[in-house]
Amino acid sequence: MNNKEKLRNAGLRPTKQRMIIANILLNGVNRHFTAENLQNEINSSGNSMSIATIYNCLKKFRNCGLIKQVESSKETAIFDTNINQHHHFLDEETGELIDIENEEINLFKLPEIPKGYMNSGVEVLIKLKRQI
Amino acid sequence: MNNKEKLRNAGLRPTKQRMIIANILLNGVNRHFTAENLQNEINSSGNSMSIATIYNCLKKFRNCGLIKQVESSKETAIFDTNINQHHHFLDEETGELIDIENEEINLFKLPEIPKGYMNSGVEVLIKLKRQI
DNA sequence: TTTTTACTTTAAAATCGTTCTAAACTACTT
DNA sequence: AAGTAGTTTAGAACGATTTTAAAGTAAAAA
Ligand SMILES: [Mn+2]
Ligand SMILES: [Mn+2]
Ligand SMILES: [Zn+2]
Ligand SMILES: [Zn+2]
Repeated sequence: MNNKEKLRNAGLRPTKQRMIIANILLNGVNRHFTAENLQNEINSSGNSMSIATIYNCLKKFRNCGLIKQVESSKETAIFDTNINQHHHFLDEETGELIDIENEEINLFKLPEIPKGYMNSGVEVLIKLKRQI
Repeated sequence: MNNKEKLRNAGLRPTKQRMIIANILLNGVNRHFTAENLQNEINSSGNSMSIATIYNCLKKFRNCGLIKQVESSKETAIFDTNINQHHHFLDEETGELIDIENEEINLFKLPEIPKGYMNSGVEVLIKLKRQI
């Protein structure tokens, strides 16, 4: 499925701006990025886009499940093109995230889900320190 | 150990402001909170404190390990008085966090830690949706 | 104890990431 | 082609956090 179809499937009009972003993000190579990272990539690809549009697109893409937003205590929002359930290493010093595929972790025992709720995803974060 | 000693042990001067915050946070009852939550508690305890001081204190407390900061994609920083390794349920709709004690989860298989790094903490987040 | 020093608090300003506004533009429908 | 609903944009606004710099306080030195 090409990017135009992906956008249409998600219920999004394939505008020029959304296609530029889709072509950068949805090329099969997964990455973690901020809105500013993406704007820099857009600029170096010879295009340009308002930061408001970038935020609008990222929010739409996220809400449609085309990308995810990472849980992070950094002040800047971090997005992720890997939409499969997966886990992360976090280098606490640099903030760098590294994907851990779902099969690499096995959760043996899980707590009971609170009454009235259902499990909607489990994420494991392994924090890393430089070895001494 | 009383709060004054805890601050001294952490290498922090037990100032009036830090003692007010320590008395609210380090009373044995764990909680998740924002800087603004804390300022409201300070105000309702009959005290008052500059928001800059509250942020200064929280950062010092965090860096000394007296409190933790939660990994969260909310725009406002969330702190946690539970400094033991533990996990969380997250109600994605409300943002509410519920502690899961460490023993309630068993990680059977863990991936290999990247070369040059050491594991400095594992956190599991279980996202919750309202049951349909 | 007094003096000195380093650290802390504060209000206010600044900064930063993100969202809003409202006008111009564009994609889709009829 | 005309209508309409959705989108983009620059710039303003916003909310969270940090910085500034001056005044205050705690600990150390004398
Ligand atoms: Mn955050
Ligand atoms: Mn922010
Ligand atoms: Zn990832
Ligand atoms: Zn907690």
